[in-house]
Amino acid sequence: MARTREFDTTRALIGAMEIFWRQGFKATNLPELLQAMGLTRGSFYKAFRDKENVYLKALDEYDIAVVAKTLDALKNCNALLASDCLMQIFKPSTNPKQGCFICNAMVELAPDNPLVAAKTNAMANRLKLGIIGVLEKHKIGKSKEHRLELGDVLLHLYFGHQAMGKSCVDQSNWQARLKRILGEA
Amino acid sequence: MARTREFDTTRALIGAMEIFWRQGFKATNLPELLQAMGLTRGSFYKAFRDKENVYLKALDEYDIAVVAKTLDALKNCNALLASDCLMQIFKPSTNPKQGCFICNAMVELAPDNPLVAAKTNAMANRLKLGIIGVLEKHKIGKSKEHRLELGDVLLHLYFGHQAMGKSCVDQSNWQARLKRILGEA
DNA sequence: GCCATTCGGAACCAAATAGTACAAATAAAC
DNA sequence: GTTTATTTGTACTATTTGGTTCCGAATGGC
Repeated sequence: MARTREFDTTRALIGAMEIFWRQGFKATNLPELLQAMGLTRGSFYKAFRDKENVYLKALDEYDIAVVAKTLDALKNCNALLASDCLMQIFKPSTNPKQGCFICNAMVELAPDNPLVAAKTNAMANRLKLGIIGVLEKHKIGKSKEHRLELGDVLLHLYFGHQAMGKSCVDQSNWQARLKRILGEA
Repeated sequence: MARTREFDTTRALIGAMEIFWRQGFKATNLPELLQAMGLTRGSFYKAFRDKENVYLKALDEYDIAVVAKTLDALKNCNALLASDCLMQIFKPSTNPKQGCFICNAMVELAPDNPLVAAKTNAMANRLKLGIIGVLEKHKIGKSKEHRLELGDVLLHLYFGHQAMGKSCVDQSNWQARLKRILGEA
């Protein structure tokens, strides 16, 4: 048998996710990516084929590590108001300039890369379902259709929030906004 | 005296704006950019110094050519409902994958380039003022503060709409959404 | 302990990158 | 028409790009 792999694949992909998330695909060159993943060229190409493939895997990692955690938080939120639950996705990020990897990927690559578009669409949809779940739980809105639409509006607000956050540090009071939009004001 | 310039600067910048808008900064290489601007390397570097400078100028061109036109349309809209005026900025684009240059620049470059961030922030603010103007005109909301906040919410929705449009062709019914958000439903 | 196999890392490569230098073409001023 | 300044386009360059190759080192099965 052969020598065993010395690095942890998941750990490497988390490093890739972080740097792609922060810098984007084209702005991240190989040396930077290798350092972020903690491995050398040889192992990199042996284990992951090429840069694009790692990017796609990094998106998957984001789904597992970040999106799933967000959905859990939405589902397990026991706050009285729906707005307090949803604030989890509108709260100021620890690193605002980083934004949301889904949003970044949508803007940079999705138009020209169907594989990326498929993943970003899938994650966006998962997020939307999580939001709608909160609305259902709190009996927001008059009908199921109403909630579906409101969920989609909130998803759009979320991505707008992420996009604008990369340019301006807006500390707006989203709590109050959400309350009004949800009819809780 | 010297020979006169053969190309039209504005025309060249419009070409630059279009390709940067469609492809982004890093994804647009020099040959492509030169072709889009209709000039050769010599004239390019003589007249515009470097690629980044052209990108900044292209953002200015967007402000002049696209943002200003949008603001005019918002100001001169004579529809009865505010939602009908605002639909101008939520209507499906002729080229959906292109999105909004401001949004693209915010996500790709603003975090690492203060000059870009300043321009995108300024344009976003101008758009917001245009939106708020519509709200004022139609007496939407209870107070001035209320309108300011609602204008900001609509701006965020706009950018979310643009970001998501680059990934999925969502033909959602924004007309109905706007009506509901504006309290016109 | 031997051997097959895979690892890690550095040297290497071709293509593409943004940017420069320079000579020929050109048009206004006199 | 001559002069002169500037444009224009090509040839060139140094660097960076993603990706490959190859060899010594290490490791697990027999």
